[in-house]
Amino acid sequence: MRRDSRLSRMLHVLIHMDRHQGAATSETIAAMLNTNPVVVRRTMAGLRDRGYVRSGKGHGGGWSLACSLADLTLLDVYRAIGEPPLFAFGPACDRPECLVEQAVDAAVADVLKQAENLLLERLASVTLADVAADFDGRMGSLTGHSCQSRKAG
Amino acid sequence: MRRDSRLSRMLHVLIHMDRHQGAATSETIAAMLNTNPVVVRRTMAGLRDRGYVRSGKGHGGGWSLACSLADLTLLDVYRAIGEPPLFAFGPACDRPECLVEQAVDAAVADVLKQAENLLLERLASVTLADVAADFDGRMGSLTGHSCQSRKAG
DNA sequence: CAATCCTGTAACTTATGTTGTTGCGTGGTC
DNA sequence: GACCACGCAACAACATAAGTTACAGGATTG
Repeated sequence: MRRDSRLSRMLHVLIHMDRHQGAATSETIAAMLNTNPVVVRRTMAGLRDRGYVRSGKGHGGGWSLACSLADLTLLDVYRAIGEPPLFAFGPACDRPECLVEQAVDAAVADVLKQAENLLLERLASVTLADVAADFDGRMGSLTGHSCQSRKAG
Repeated sequence: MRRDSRLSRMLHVLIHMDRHQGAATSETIAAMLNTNPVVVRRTMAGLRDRGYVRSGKGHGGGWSLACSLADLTLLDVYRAIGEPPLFAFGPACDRPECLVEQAVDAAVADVLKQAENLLLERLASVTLADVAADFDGRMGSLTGHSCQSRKAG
């Protein structure tokens, strides 16, 4: 499998929607994400079910934000897309008879559990507003900010 | 992709090899792991390159442990199999032009980096001897230990 | 009401990476 | 020399995310 990019894509589009006037169609969003309108609808369905975004049909329809970016964490979005697997590795089979394998699986599962806890905790600690603020900073440093250009001195 | 089970499998087989008299053939090992001899040779090649195991050809050939389980950490084995990807998700593209996407990727990468650091640190903290000891404990509690069987009372 | 727009969803194809399999070469042992 | 076991290449099978096509259904506009 290729690496799952749904989380990143949803974060990306949510920030765009926050800066977007009115509703954005799947096609517009797909263009932002360099993907397909159907993929957009498929993935955003989870966000809609959670009430983070709204979708409207017909003329003037499309997708719009239904909450504040400050109220959305990366974890919320991860949950909304269905909590896909976090790790690329794991045990060989589900309920091994071999006691050695059981011990191995327990050791690996313990490590994974700790990493998962940290991962989820970190995802919960970052809001979409934080990311948007970082974006604003990057935006500013392109023009306004005096960023140690070689002009100095 | 299916979840990568190479790490677990190698841990599993290394402990078996530690308890195994003499060399074990790929076929024997494949039977332990419920897989194929070629898969075993393919995956164990990395362990051999690192000197953790030895392989011999011809009569009486096969695989044998070349170090102590106490000197092997889960991280060593992870490295030996080629450090496959740890996480199942990541950014949508490598060098995005969109500043929003850059900000999103940076936020996700930061979280992933922290989780990776913890994961590698935890993998490094567990030796194969630790896992083998856990196995011994499971072994013991099947027979010797008075484990609240209904015989009690 | 009819035309148009956009979502909702199913079905299928593509892409990528692990795993499984076959075949054969090579070296080591008896 | 016969046999055994690894080494390796090449290919098939499988799982999952992503891309694509097709069409039904609801909403807006005139």
